[in-house]
Amino acid sequence: MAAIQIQSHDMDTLTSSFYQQDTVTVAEKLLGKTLVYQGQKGVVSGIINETEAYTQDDEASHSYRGRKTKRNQPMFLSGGHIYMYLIYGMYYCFNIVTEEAGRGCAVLIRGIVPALGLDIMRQNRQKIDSEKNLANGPGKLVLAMQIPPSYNGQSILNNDTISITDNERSVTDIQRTGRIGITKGIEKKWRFCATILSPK
DNA sequence: AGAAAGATCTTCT
DNA sequence: GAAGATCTTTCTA
Repeated sequence: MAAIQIQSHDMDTLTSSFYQQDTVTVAEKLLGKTLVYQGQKGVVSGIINETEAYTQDDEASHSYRGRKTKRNQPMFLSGGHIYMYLIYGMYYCFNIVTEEAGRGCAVLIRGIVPALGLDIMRQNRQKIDSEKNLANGPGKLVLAMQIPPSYNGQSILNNDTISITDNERSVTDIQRTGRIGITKGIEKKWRFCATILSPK
């Protein structure tokens, strides 16, 4: 029998069944989970504290008009794939596809509380001094963690360099509001924010 | 074909 | 609080 291989995502990494739940449920449950990336400069991680859900029958979603543009292809992969897209010509947003293949659903990660690799993240965002503003926005967290857009379309389930883990960090004060920066689908309360509590 | 808007962030005033 | 940077998609003529 071969030796057991130890990987960074063996214990508490979220698996396919987590992402194949209802998209809004996944968006809420991602609060308090940890996004970990093994970058060129070292490991960076953060606790997710803000998310938004997008589904195909949702006017605000990139998948709304079906699988026909080059950009939205990854949204139609199975739950657990990564969807990254360029917004306003300057920033990338990081999403996790949810539900089964072909559904066109995803959760946008809108904010993290930096955990590991603070020095690296500050280096990646030289103009920013306060820790609070390091990764409290969808474009900001991609810049801070320096996640390259080549992850678009890849799976996060059994990936050597990027994963989402459940470290059982407790969250409090969960808020459910309308989504940010959209003009359609504003009646849907699909944005979730939470306060992350310190480890026990 | 051209224009406008968009799941944003920074730098001004 | 408002504007600018700058790429993809969608809407309009």
